[in-house]
Amino acid sequence: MARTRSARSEERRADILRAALEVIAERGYRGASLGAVAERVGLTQQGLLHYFPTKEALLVAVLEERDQWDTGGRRSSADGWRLELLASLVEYNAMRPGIVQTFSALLGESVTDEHPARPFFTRRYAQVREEMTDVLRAEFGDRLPGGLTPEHAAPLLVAVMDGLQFQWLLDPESVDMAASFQDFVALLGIPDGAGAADGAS
Amino acid sequence: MARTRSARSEERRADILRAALEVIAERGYRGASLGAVAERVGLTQQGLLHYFPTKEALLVAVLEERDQWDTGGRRSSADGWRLELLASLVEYNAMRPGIVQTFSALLGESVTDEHPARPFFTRRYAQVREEMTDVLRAEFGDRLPGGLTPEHAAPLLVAVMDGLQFQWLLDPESVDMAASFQDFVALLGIPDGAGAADGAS
DNA sequence: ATTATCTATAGATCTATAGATAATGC
DNA sequence: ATTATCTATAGATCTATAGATAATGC
Repeated sequence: MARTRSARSEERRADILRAALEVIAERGYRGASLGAVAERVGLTQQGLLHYFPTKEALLVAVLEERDQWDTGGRRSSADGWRLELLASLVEYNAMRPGIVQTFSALLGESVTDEHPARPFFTRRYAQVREEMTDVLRAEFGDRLPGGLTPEHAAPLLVAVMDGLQFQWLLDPESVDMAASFQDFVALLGIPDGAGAADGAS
Repeated sequence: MARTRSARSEERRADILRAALEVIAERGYRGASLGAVAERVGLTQQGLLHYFPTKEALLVAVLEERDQWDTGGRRSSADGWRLELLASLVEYNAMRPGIVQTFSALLGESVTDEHPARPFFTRRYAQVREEMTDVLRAEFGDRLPGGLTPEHAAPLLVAVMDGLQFQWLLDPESVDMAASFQDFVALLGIPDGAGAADGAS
Protein backbone atom coordinates (compact mmCIF):
# COMPACT_ATOMS: atom_id res chain seq x y z
CA MET A 1 0.00 0.00 0.00
CA ALA A 2 2.88 2.34 0.77
CA ARG A 3 3.29 3.75 -2.72
CA THR A 4 6.77 4.82 -3.68
CA ARG A 5 7.30 8.50 -3.67
CA SER A 6 8.69 10.19 -6.74
CA ALA A 7 12.41 10.91 -6.81
CA ARG A 8 11.66 14.61 -6.89
CA SER A 9 9.54 14.39 -3.79
CA GLU A 10 12.14 12.28 -2.03
CA GLU A 11 14.72 14.95 -2.70
CA ARG A 12 12.51 17.65 -1.33
CA ARG A 13 11.93 15.68 1.81
CA ALA A 14 15.66 15.18 2.22
CA ASP A 15 16.24 18.92 1.78
CA ILE A 16 13.60 19.68 4.36
CA LEU A 17 15.14 17.24 6.82
CA ARG A 18 18.54 18.81 6.35
CA ALA A 19 17.09 22.24 6.97
CA ALA A 20 15.22 20.96 10.01
CA LEU A 21 18.46 19.58 11.47
CA GLU A 22 20.03 23.00 11.09
CA VAL A 23 17.18 24.92 12.61
CA ILE A 24 16.89 22.51 15.52
CA ALA A 25 20.63 22.86 16.15
CA GLU A 26 20.17 26.62 16.31
CA ARG A 27 17.01 26.86 18.36
CA GLY A 28 16.03 23.43 19.62
CA TYR A 29 12.79 21.70 18.68
CA ARG A 30 10.49 23.92 20.71
CA GLY A 31 12.23 27.03 19.44
CA ALA A 32 12.28 25.88 15.82
CA SER A 33 9.44 27.19 13.67
CA LEU A 34 8.14 25.48 10.59
CA GLY A 35 8.42 28.83 8.87
CA ALA A 36 12.16 29.00 9.49
CA VAL A 37 12.67 25.50 8.12
CA ALA A 38 10.49 26.21 5.09
CA GLU A 39 12.32 29.42 4.32
CA ARG A 40 15.60 27.56 4.16
CA VAL A 41 14.36 25.30 1.40
CA GLY A 42 12.49 28.06 -0.44
CA LEU A 43 9.00 27.00 0.51
CA THR A 44 6.22 28.63 2.46
CA GLN A 45 5.37 27.15 5.81
CA GLN A 46 2.17 25.71 4.32
CA GLY A 47 4.14 24.25 1.44
CA LEU A 48 6.30 22.38 3.92
CA LEU A 49 3.22 20.91 5.57
CA HIS A 50 2.52 19.13 2.32
CA TYR A 51 5.56 16.93 3.03
CA PHE A 52 5.24 16.65 6.79
CA PRO A 53 1.70 17.22 7.97
CA THR A 54 2.60 18.39 11.47
CA LYS A 55 5.63 19.73 13.27
CA GLU A 56 5.82 16.53 15.25
CA ALA A 57 5.84 14.43 12.10
CA LEU A 58 8.88 16.39 10.99
CA LEU A 59 10.60 15.69 14.29
CA VAL A 60 9.83 12.01 14.03
CA ALA A 61 11.34 11.93 10.56
CA VAL A 62 14.48 13.64 11.86
CA LEU A 63 14.81 11.06 14.61
CA GLU A 64 14.19 8.15 12.29
CA GLU A 65 16.84 9.41 9.96
CA ARG A 66 19.24 9.53 12.83
CA ASP A 67 18.41 6.01 13.77
CA GLN A 68 19.15 4.87 10.28
CA TRP A 69 22.32 6.93 10.09
CA ASP A 70 23.51 5.36 13.32
CA THR A 71 22.56 1.80 12.65
CA GLY A 72 22.73 1.81 8.87
CA GLY A 73 26.46 2.33 8.54
CA ARG A 74 27.16 -0.44 10.95
CA ARG A 75 27.16 -4.21 10.84
CA SER A 76 24.02 -5.60 12.36
CA SER A 77 25.20 -7.11 15.62
CA ALA A 78 27.86 -6.58 18.16
CA ASP A 79 30.63 -8.17 16.23
CA GLY A 80 32.52 -5.83 14.00
CA TRP A 81 32.40 -3.13 16.62
CA ARG A 82 35.23 -2.65 18.96
CA LEU A 83 35.89 -0.37 21.82
CA GLU A 84 38.61 1.08 19.71
CA LEU A 85 36.22 1.87 16.90
CA LEU A 86 34.09 3.92 19.21
CA ALA A 87 37.02 6.23 19.60
CA SER A 88 37.04 6.91 15.89
CA LEU A 89 33.31 7.61 16.01
CA VAL A 90 34.00 10.25 18.62
CA GLU A 91 36.74 11.71 16.44
CA TYR A 92 34.33 11.79 13.55
CA ASN A 93 31.73 13.55 15.64
CA ALA A 94 34.30 16.16 16.60
CA MET A 95 34.29 17.15 12.95
CA ARG A 96 30.53 17.53 12.76
CA PRO A 97 29.52 20.02 15.41
CA GLY A 98 26.23 20.71 13.68
CA ILE A 99 24.88 17.19 13.99
CA VAL A 100 26.20 16.82 17.50
CA GLN A 101 24.49 20.05 18.46
CA THR A 102 21.18 18.98 16.96
CA PHE A 103 21.05 15.74 18.88
CA SER A 104 22.46 17.11 22.09
CA ALA A 105 19.79 19.80 22.03
CA LEU A 106 17.11 17.21 21.37
CA LEU A 107 18.40 14.91 24.09
CA GLY A 108 18.36 17.84 26.51
CA GLU A 109 14.84 18.87 25.65
CA SER A 110 13.64 15.29 25.70
CA VAL A 111 13.93 14.99 29.47
CA THR A 112 11.10 17.49 29.91
CA ASP A 113 7.60 16.10 30.43
CA GLU A 114 5.72 14.93 27.40
CA HIS A 115 8.40 15.96 24.96
CA PRO A 116 7.70 14.13 21.72
CA ALA A 117 11.29 12.89 21.47
CA ARG A 118 11.27 11.41 24.94
CA PRO A 119 10.06 7.90 24.08
CA PHE A 120 12.52 7.78 21.23
CA PHE A 121 15.50 8.57 23.42
CA THR A 122 14.38 6.29 26.22
CA ARG A 123 14.12 3.38 23.81
CA ARG A 124 17.31 4.25 22.03
CA TYR A 125 19.44 4.51 25.16
CA ALA A 126 18.22 1.19 26.47
CA GLN A 127 19.18 -0.31 23.14
CA VAL A 128 22.56 1.37 23.00
CA ARG A 129 23.42 0.19 26.50
CA GLU A 130 22.56 -3.34 25.49
CA GLU A 131 24.63 -3.18 22.35
CA MET A 132 27.57 -1.74 24.22
CA THR A 133 27.31 -4.51 26.75
CA ASP A 134 27.45 -7.09 23.96
CA VAL A 135 30.37 -5.37 22.30
CA LEU A 136 32.34 -5.27 25.51
CA ARG A 137 31.56 -8.86 26.38
CA ALA A 138 32.61 -10.00 22.92
CA GLU A 139 35.88 -8.19 23.27
CA PHE A 140 36.74 -8.78 26.90
CA GLY A 141 34.56 -11.50 28.31
CA ASP A 142 32.82 -11.04 31.63
CA ARG A 143 35.28 -8.64 33.15
CA LEU A 144 37.12 -5.74 31.51
CA PRO A 145 40.79 -5.22 32.30
CA GLY A 146 39.84 -2.15 34.34
CA GLY A 147 37.72 -4.43 36.53
CA LEU A 148 34.16 -3.61 35.52
CA THR A 149 31.65 -6.02 34.07
CA PRO A 150 30.30 -5.19 30.62
CA GLU A 151 26.92 -4.34 32.18
CA HIS A 152 28.53 -1.83 34.48
CA ALA A 153 30.80 -0.30 31.88
CA ALA A 154 28.12 0.25 29.24
CA PRO A 155 26.16 3.10 30.83
CA LEU A 156 29.42 4.82 31.72
CA LEU A 157 30.63 4.63 28.17
CA VAL A 158 27.43 6.21 26.94
CA ALA A 159 27.50 8.82 29.70
CA VAL A 160 31.04 9.85 28.87
CA MET A 161 30.22 10.30 25.20
CA ASP A 162 27.17 12.45 25.89
CA GLY A 163 28.71 14.40 28.71
CA LEU A 164 31.81 15.23 26.71
CA GLN A 165 29.65 16.42 23.84
CA PHE A 166 27.98 19.00 26.04
CA GLN A 167 31.24 20.28 27.43
CA TRP A 168 32.74 20.41 23.98
CA LEU A 169 29.79 22.20 22.39
CA LEU A 170 29.88 24.83 25.10
CA ASP A 171 33.62 25.36 24.86
CA PRO A 172 35.38 23.63 21.98
CA GLU A 173 38.65 25.40 22.71
CA SER A 174 38.88 23.97 26.20
CA VAL A 175 37.66 20.44 25.65
CA ASP A 176 39.31 17.88 23.43
CA MET A 177 36.46 15.47 23.08
CA ALA A 178 38.37 12.75 21.25
CA ALA A 179 41.39 12.85 23.54
CA SER A 180 39.22 12.74 26.64
CA PHE A 181 37.29 9.81 25.31
CA GLN A 182 40.57 8.04 24.66
CA ASP A 183 41.53 8.65 28.25
CA PHE A 184 38.36 6.94 29.32
CA VAL A 185 38.90 4.02 26.99
CA ALA A 186 42.35 3.61 28.46
CA LEU A 187 40.83 3.56 31.91
CA LEU A 188 38.38 0.84 30.96
CA GLY A 189 40.71 -1.26 28.95
CA ILE A 190 44.06 -1.05 30.59
CA PRO A 191 44.48 -2.53 34.06
CA ASP A 192 47.54 -0.63 35.27
CA GLY A 193 48.49 2.95 34.56
CA ALA A 194 51.07 1.98 31.96
CA GLY A 195 49.36 3.16 28.82
CA ALA A 196 47.29 5.97 30.32
CA ALA A 197 47.05 9.15 28.29
CA ASP A 198 49.73 11.73 28.62
CA GLY A 199 49.17 14.07 25.67
CA ALA A 200 48.10 17.68 25.86
CA SER A 201 44.47 18.31 26.67
CA MET B 1 22.23 52.12 46.37
CA ALA B 2 20.99 48.57 46.23
CA ARG B 3 18.25 48.93 48.78
CA THR B 4 17.27 45.90 50.79
CA ARG B 5 14.04 44.33 49.68
CA SER B 6 11.34 43.72 52.21
CA ALA B 7 11.05 40.28 53.71
CA ARG B 8 7.64 39.89 52.09
CA SER B 9 9.02 40.70 48.69
CA GLU B 10 11.96 38.38 49.22
CA GLU B 11 9.55 35.58 49.99
CA ARG B 12 7.52 36.23 46.88
CA ARG B 13 10.64 36.14 44.78
CA ALA B 14 11.63 32.84 46.34
CA ASP B 15 8.18 31.42 45.60
CA ILE B 16 8.42 32.59 42.02
CA LEU B 17 11.85 31.02 41.62
CA ARG B 18 10.59 27.74 42.98
CA ALA B 19 7.68 27.81 40.56
CA ALA B 20 10.02 28.71 37.71
CA LEU B 21 12.21 25.70 38.50
CA GLU B 22 9.16 23.48 38.28
CA VAL B 23 7.87 24.89 35.04
CA ILE B 24 11.31 24.76 33.43
CA ALA B 25 11.65 21.12 34.49
CA GLU B 26 8.34 20.39 32.78
CA ARG B 27 8.74 22.37 29.60
CA GLY B 28 12.27 23.76 29.37
CA TYR B 29 13.05 27.45 29.29
CA ARG B 30 11.77 28.12 25.80
CA GLY B 31 8.63 26.16 26.48
CA ALA B 32 8.01 27.77 29.86
CA SER B 33 5.59 30.68 29.85
CA LEU B 34 5.56 33.46 32.39
CA GLY B 35 1.85 32.88 32.68
CA ALA B 36 2.35 29.30 33.82
CA VAL B 37 4.88 30.36 36.44
CA ALA B 38 2.65 33.19 37.65
CA GLU B 39 -0.35 30.95 37.94
CA ARG B 40 1.55 28.63 40.26
CA VAL B 41 2.17 31.40 42.75
CA GLY B 42 -1.29 32.91 42.39
CA LEU B 43 -0.28 35.97 40.41
CA THR B 44 -1.11 37.23 36.98
CA GLN B 45 1.64 37.18 34.41
CA GLN B 46 1.91 40.96 34.68
CA GLY B 47 2.10 40.71 38.43
CA LEU B 48 5.09 38.43 38.10
CA LEU B 49 6.84 40.97 35.89
CA HIS B 50 6.87 43.30 38.85
CA TYR B 51 9.45 40.98 40.44
CA PHE B 52 11.36 39.95 37.36
CA PRO B 53 11.03 42.51 34.59
CA THR B 54 11.68 40.09 31.73
CA LYS B 55 11.61 36.35 31.16
CA GLU B 56 15.37 36.38 30.78
CA ALA B 57 15.78 38.14 34.13
CA LEU B 58 13.87 35.28 35.70
CA LEU B 59 16.15 32.74 34.05
CA VAL B 60 19.23 34.57 35.25
CA ALA B 61 17.86 34.55 38.78
CA VAL B 62 17.26 30.79 38.54
CA LEU B 63 20.82 30.22 37.39
CA GLU B 64 22.28 32.47 40.05
CA GLU B 65 20.38 30.62 42.70
CA ARG B 66 21.82 27.40 41.41
CA ASP B 67 25.29 28.81 41.56
CA GLN B 68 24.78 29.75 45.14
CA TRP B 69 23.20 26.45 45.98
CA ASP B 70 26.18 24.63 44.47
CA THR B 71 28.91 26.78 45.90
CA GLY B 72 27.15 28.02 49.01
CA GLY B 73 27.00 24.74 50.86
CA ARG B 74 30.62 24.03 50.21
CA ARG B 75 33.92 25.20 51.66
CA SER B 76 35.50 27.83 49.50
CA SER B 77 38.44 25.99 47.95
CA ALA B 78 39.36 22.54 46.86
CA ASP B 79 40.13 21.22 50.27
CA GLY B 80 37.22 19.74 52.10
CA TRP B 81 36.01 18.06 48.92
CA ARG B 82 36.95 14.55 48.16
CA LEU B 83 36.30 12.24 45.30
CA GLU B 84 34.31 10.20 47.74
CA LEU B 85 32.10 13.12 48.66
CA LEU B 86 31.15 13.56 45.04
CA ALA B 87 29.57 10.15 45.22
CA SER B 88 27.30 11.29 47.99
CA LEU B 89 26.35 14.34 45.95
CA VAL B 90 25.25 12.01 43.18
CA GLU B 91 23.25 9.97 45.67
CA TYR B 92 21.63 13.13 46.90
CA ASN B 93 20.74 14.15 43.35
CA ALA B 94 19.14 10.78 42.79
CA MET B 95 16.61 11.84 45.39
CA ARG B 96 15.79 15.14 43.72
CA PRO B 97 14.71 14.34 40.18
CA GLY B 98 12.97 17.71 39.83
CA ILE B 99 16.09 19.78 40.25
CA VAL B 100 18.16 17.44 38.13
CA GLN B 101 15.55 17.66 35.39
CA THR B 102 15.49 21.44 35.49
CA PHE B 103 19.20 21.78 35.07
CA SER B 104 19.60 18.97 32.59
CA ALA B 105 16.94 20.59 30.44
CA LEU B 106 18.66 23.96 30.71
CA LEU B 107 22.05 22.45 29.92
CA GLY B 108 20.58 20.78 26.88
CA GLU B 109 18.92 23.91 25.60
CA SER B 110 21.98 25.99 26.32
CA VAL B 111 24.00 24.43 23.51
CA THR B 112 21.70 26.06 20.96
CA ASP B 113 22.83 29.36 19.45
CA GLU B 114 22.28 32.49 21.48
CA HIS B 115 20.54 30.71 24.28
CA PRO B 116 20.59 33.05 27.26
CA ALA B 117 21.95 30.33 29.55
CA ARG B 118 24.85 29.48 27.28
CA PRO B 119 27.44 31.89 28.70
CA PHE B 120 26.48 30.80 32.18
CA PHE B 121 27.08 27.13 31.46
CA THR B 122 30.27 27.74 29.53
CA ARG B 123 31.71 29.70 32.42
CA ARG B 124 30.46 27.27 35.00
CA TYR B 125 31.85 24.15 33.36
CA ALA B 126 35.28 25.72 32.94
CA GLN B 127 35.19 26.54 36.62
CA VAL B 128 33.97 23.11 37.67
CA ARG B 129 36.70 21.39 35.65
CA GLU B 130 39.28 23.54 37.38
CA GLU B 131 37.90 22.81 40.79
CA MET B 132 37.77 19.10 40.09
CA THR B 133 41.34 19.22 38.95
CA ASP B 134 42.39 20.87 42.19
CA VAL B 135 40.40 18.40 44.24
CA LEU B 136 41.96 15.45 42.52
CA ARG B 137 45.46 16.84 42.77
CA ALA B 138 44.99 17.51 46.47
CA GLU B 139 43.88 13.97 47.00
CA PHE B 140 46.15 12.04 44.66
CA GLY B 141 48.97 14.27 43.53
CA ASP B 142 49.90 14.45 39.87
CA ARG B 143 48.69 11.01 38.88
CA LEU B 144 45.58 9.16 39.97
CA PRO B 145 45.84 5.47 40.82
CA GLY B 146 44.01 4.69 37.57
CA GLY B 147 46.80 6.39 35.65
CA LEU B 148 45.21 9.70 34.58
CA THR B 149 46.45 13.13 35.51
CA PRO B 150 43.99 15.34 37.39
CA GLU B 151 43.61 17.53 34.27
CA HIS B 152 42.61 14.52 32.21
CA ALA B 153 40.31 13.04 34.80
CA ALA B 154 38.35 16.22 35.55
CA PRO B 155 36.37 16.55 32.31
CA LEU B 156 35.56 12.84 32.45
CA LEU B 157 34.24 13.12 35.95
CA VAL B 158 31.95 15.94 34.91
CA ALA B 159 30.90 14.12 31.75
CA VAL B 160 29.97 10.99 33.66
CA MET B 161 27.82 12.92 36.10
CA ASP B 162 25.93 14.76 33.37
CA GLY B 163 25.65 11.80 31.06
CA LEU B 164 24.30 9.55 33.79
CA GLN B 165 21.73 12.17 34.70
CA PHE B 166 20.29 12.10 31.22
CA GLN B 167 20.10 8.33 31.10
CA TRP B 168 18.58 8.24 34.54
CA LEU B 169 15.97 10.92 33.84
CA LEU B 170 14.91 9.09 30.71
CA ASP B 171 14.70 5.71 32.40
CA PRO B 172 15.09 5.72 36.18
CA GLU B 173 14.18 2.04 36.40
CA SER B 174 17.05 0.99 34.22
CA VAL B 175 19.81 3.26 35.39
CA ASP B 176 21.23 3.35 38.88
CA MET B 177 22.91 6.70 38.76
CA ALA B 178 24.67 6.46 42.10
CA ALA B 179 25.93 2.93 41.58
CA SER B 180 27.24 3.75 38.11
CA PHE B 181 29.02 6.78 39.40
CA GLN B 182 30.62 4.63 42.07
CA ASP B 183 31.81 2.29 39.35
CA PHE B 184 33.49 5.19 37.67
CA VAL B 185 35.08 6.41 40.88
CA ALA B 186 36.46 2.94 41.41
CA LEU B 187 37.91 3.05 37.93
CA LEU B 188 39.65 6.33 38.58
CA GLY B 189 40.82 5.63 42.07
CA ILE B 190 41.72 2.00 42.17
CA PRO B 191 44.68 0.80 40.15
CA ASP B 192 43.86 -2.88 39.76
CA GLY B 193 40.48 -4.49 39.42
CA ALA B 194 40.43 -5.62 43.03
CA GLY B 195 37.74 -3.33 44.40
CA ALA B 196 35.72 -2.84 41.24
CA ALA B 197 31.96 -2.82 41.61
CA ASP B 198 30.07 -6.02 41.59
CA GLY B 199 26.62 -5.14 42.88
CA ALA B 200 23.40 -5.25 40.90
CA SER B 201 22.89 -2.51 38.38
C1' DA C 1 -5.60 12.64 -12.01
C1' DT C 2 -2.32 13.60 -8.82
C1' DT C 3 1.08 16.21 -6.75
C1' DA C 4 3.12 20.48 -5.35
C1' DT C 5 2.58 25.10 -3.80
C1' DC C 6 0.45 29.22 -2.76
C1' DT C 7 -2.83 32.77 -0.46
C1' DA C 8 -5.91 33.63 3.21
C1' DT C 9 -6.95 33.03 7.69
C1' DA C 10 -8.68 31.09 12.23
C1' DG C 11 -7.37 30.43 16.70
C1' DA C 12 -3.83 30.08 20.21
C1' DT C 13 -0.22 31.78 22.61
C1' DC C 14 3.33 34.80 24.45
C1' DT C 15 6.04 38.86 26.09
C1' DA C 16 5.97 43.29 27.43
C1' DT C 17 4.09 48.12 28.11
C1' DA C 18 0.71 51.52 30.02
C1' DG C 19 -1.78 52.97 33.41
C1' DA C 20 -5.23 52.32 37.22
C1' DT C 21 -6.03 50.88 41.96
C1' DA C 22 -5.20 48.77 46.32
C1' DA C 23 -2.14 47.83 50.17
C1' DT C 24 1.99 48.99 53.19
C1' DG C 25 5.42 51.42 55.54
C1' DC C 26 7.13 55.54 57.35
C1' DA D 1 5.33 57.67 49.06
C1' DT D 2 6.24 53.30 47.68
C1' DT D 3 5.21 48.76 46.60
C1' DA D 4 2.27 45.23 44.87
C1' DT D 5 -1.20 43.78 41.66
C1' DC D 6 -4.59 44.11 38.37
C1' DT D 7 -7.04 45.12 33.70
C1' DA D 8 -6.43 46.26 29.01
C1' DT D 9 -3.97 45.69 25.12
C1' DA D 10 -0.37 46.13 21.36
C1' DG D 11 2.37 43.52 18.57
C1' DA D 12 4.62 39.17 17.46
C1' DT D 13 4.59 34.62 16.54
C1' DC D 14 3.12 29.94 15.53
C1' DT D 15 0.57 25.76 13.94
C1' DA D 16 -2.75 24.06 11.18
C1' DT D 17 -6.92 24.10 8.02
C1' DA D 18 -9.39 25.41 3.68
C1' DG D 19 -9.38 25.97 -0.73
C1' DA D 20 -7.40 27.84 -5.16
C1' DT D 21 -4.03 27.25 -8.86
C1' DA D 22 -0.10 25.53 -11.22
C1' DA D 23 2.80 21.73 -12.64
C1' DT D 24 3.58 16.65 -13.65
C1' DG D 25 2.85 12.05 -14.89
C1' DC D 26 0.07 8.66 -17.23
